[in-house]
Amino acid sequence: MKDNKDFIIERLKEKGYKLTRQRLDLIDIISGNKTHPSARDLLIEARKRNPSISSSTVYYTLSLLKHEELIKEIEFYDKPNRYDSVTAQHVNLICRKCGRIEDLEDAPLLSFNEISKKTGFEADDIRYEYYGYCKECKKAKK
Amino acid sequence: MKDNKDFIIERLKEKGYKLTRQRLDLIDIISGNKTHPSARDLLIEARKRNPSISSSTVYYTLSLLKHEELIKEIEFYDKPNRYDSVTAQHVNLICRKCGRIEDLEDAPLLSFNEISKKTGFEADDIRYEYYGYCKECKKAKK
DNA sequence: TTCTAATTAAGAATGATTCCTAATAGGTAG
DNA sequence: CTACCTATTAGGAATCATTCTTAATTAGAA
Repeated sequence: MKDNKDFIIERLKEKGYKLTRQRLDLIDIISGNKTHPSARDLLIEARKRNPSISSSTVYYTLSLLKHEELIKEIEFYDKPNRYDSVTAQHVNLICRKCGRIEDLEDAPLLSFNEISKKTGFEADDIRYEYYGYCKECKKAKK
Repeated sequence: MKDNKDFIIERLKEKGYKLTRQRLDLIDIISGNKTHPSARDLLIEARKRNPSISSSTVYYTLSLLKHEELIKEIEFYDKPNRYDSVTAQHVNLICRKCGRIEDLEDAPLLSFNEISKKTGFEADDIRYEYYGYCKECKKAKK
């Protein structure tokens, strides 16, 4: 996603953030990656380009991009978080075996408005996931 | 939920698990609690009845109940997990301010079958949550 | 009542993430 | 072009819910 990458860089520049080598590397990696990488994945990849980058920098940068809503964070308690440069709402299909996370774009969702009317709860974010086994792992499954 | 409590106890007995004081206390607490308590909440409550119960026992018991699908675990990476003796699929409304978790029973969900037909992904569990502010916290919000 | 495997208590270990501090380097102003 | 200021980075320590380990205890069968 070259567009995505440029969009992120543009937005950071607008907001007055410094475009450091570390940030540019990380943005390039994350926007060219469809696998929803973890912080550790990103660190390993970034070190191939710049061995001196630290783990703190990766986390700091991710929290910045997240705060600016330029990436989406998928949180797990029992495994590392994963990051996605696609920020539109969608359903994630998460494979228990290989850990792969697929996107499913066209799922029917209750809108924030519907939730509010029904319950009075004012929602601003969704988490909608299915857990199971992906096509490939399904065969291998006992 | 007296029914719920009895159901859990019955099921454990059937499976040959020992009905220890610690387990009975925890089952009583969790099935009488609508607030989706954390392991820590349960430990604190259980210690009011039996000060010598240990944190390991709480975790061990929760993992047993979860394994037997008698409770549901809601996982967060940045805050303690929460537990629910209502195991039917439903949407959770999670308040960012007070941390309260409300249930929403009647939401339209993509069935496991539909997912499978669409994508080949074989799902067996759902996580569907809305994040925002509950009725009470909405007023207080900035 | 005895026996034994399951359960418990206590505390150490884990590991992703956050926090802390001093060193470094964008990028603006002069 | 240069110097400076502040944001950013590197490195490592701290955090903390959860898991693991081990030895002692106990529910429930015989």
